Amino acid sequence: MATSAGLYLASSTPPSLNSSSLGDQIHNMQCGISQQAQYHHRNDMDLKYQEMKYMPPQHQNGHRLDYHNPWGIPCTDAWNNSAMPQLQDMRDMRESVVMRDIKYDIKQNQGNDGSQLATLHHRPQQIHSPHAWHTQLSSPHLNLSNGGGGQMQHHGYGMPMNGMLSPHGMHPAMRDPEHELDHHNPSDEDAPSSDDLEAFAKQFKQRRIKLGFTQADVGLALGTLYGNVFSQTTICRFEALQLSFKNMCKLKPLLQKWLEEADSTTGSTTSMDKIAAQGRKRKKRTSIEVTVKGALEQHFVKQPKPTAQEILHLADSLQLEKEVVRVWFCNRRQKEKRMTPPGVGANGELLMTDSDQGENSSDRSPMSPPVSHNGLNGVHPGNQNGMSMSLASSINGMSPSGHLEIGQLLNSHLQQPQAHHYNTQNHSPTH
DNA sequence: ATGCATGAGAT
DNA sequence: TCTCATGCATA
Repeated sequence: MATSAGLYLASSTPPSLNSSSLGDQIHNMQCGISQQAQYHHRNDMDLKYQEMKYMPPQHQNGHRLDYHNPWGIPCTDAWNNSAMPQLQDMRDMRESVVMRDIKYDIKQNQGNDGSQLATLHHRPQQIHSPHAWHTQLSSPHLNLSNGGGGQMQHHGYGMPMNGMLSPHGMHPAMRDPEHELDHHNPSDEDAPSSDDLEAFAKQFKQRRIKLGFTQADVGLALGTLYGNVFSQTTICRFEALQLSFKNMCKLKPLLQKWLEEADSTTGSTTSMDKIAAQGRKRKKRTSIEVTVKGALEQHFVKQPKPTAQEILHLADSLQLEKEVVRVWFCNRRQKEKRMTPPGVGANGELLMTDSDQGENSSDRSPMSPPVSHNGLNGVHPGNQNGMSMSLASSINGMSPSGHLEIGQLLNSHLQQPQAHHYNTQNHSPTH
């Protein structure tokens, strides 16, 4: 049936990129070859797979400095233009230092983005910029000018920045996210309001586009700047405000910083290649047929949280793997939390308004979250943009578990056909 | 842009 | 076993 299973080696490798498998790359890198253009293509994912798994933050902290330059520092003039002093260092680093952590990087990327980092190390001439933008090699991504800002409140998994950011001694790695917050402007990272987030997301997107960067580029850039790589998906969701409030808050400072960098470096846009990152033994995506999906939806309405047995049964009757069904429900719940309009049932039917319409909340959290600072979760303070209001009102009583999604809520009437709304999850940055 | 999947951390 | 953050793969 529809799907599944197995690994597929699908390969969406761009034509221009392929020359070595990831496995090879790894090897190369470990050997110290960092400057070669190495594009991966998903072949030996197994290789990668094995050793690249996600590593706990602690591990990463040991040696951050040897981060190699993912983008392969193209030492071109462009660098001079936009780059900062550190670049030189970076370059050196990449040549001499390094490799050690490359492994790490790869892993990292693997986990997140996949192999991008192993990507193009200089490609002087063939800059395939899929987009229309210019094709220079310099990029804001590399500018680390404000490494000191310190808003990385979370580099959760990522390695703390690499030497790149602050070649001269600092220890980003040691900073404690929480502590870092104390000295900088609260406005940014502490507790942005939904409106702030919304406005920022919008602005961010605009600027990003203007500057000629893709979502993927930004994601990669964040890795360069902060050590945390994010995927196109995440950036996309951020822009669309499809992340939880908490998550939005977490990403905002990073994106903001990137934006500053990018803005200040305008002129030289870069198209770093964004190679599709693939690489891990991942179960092929199951595509559930519409009819089946419909059935699942129905069940979801009745029972959003089916028991193992129910899942089993369902899986059986629908001829799906149990795991698939389980995951489907998990995702469905997650989705609902952030996108379901207050008065709408899982299937879209209208329910009552603000209470917990029996449907989805049937079995879970009846209460709403603690709500904290910004007025997001309850009523929207102001519809500064005109969009948040209506939804806001409906949001009230809802938030089953407290996780709402800003964006949907806000945008719904503007752009999205689907009226989502933001469930303020836990506003508290720290949960 | 979004569906299905993974994995860490919380329950 | 769930939630949550996140991403590969795909529409």
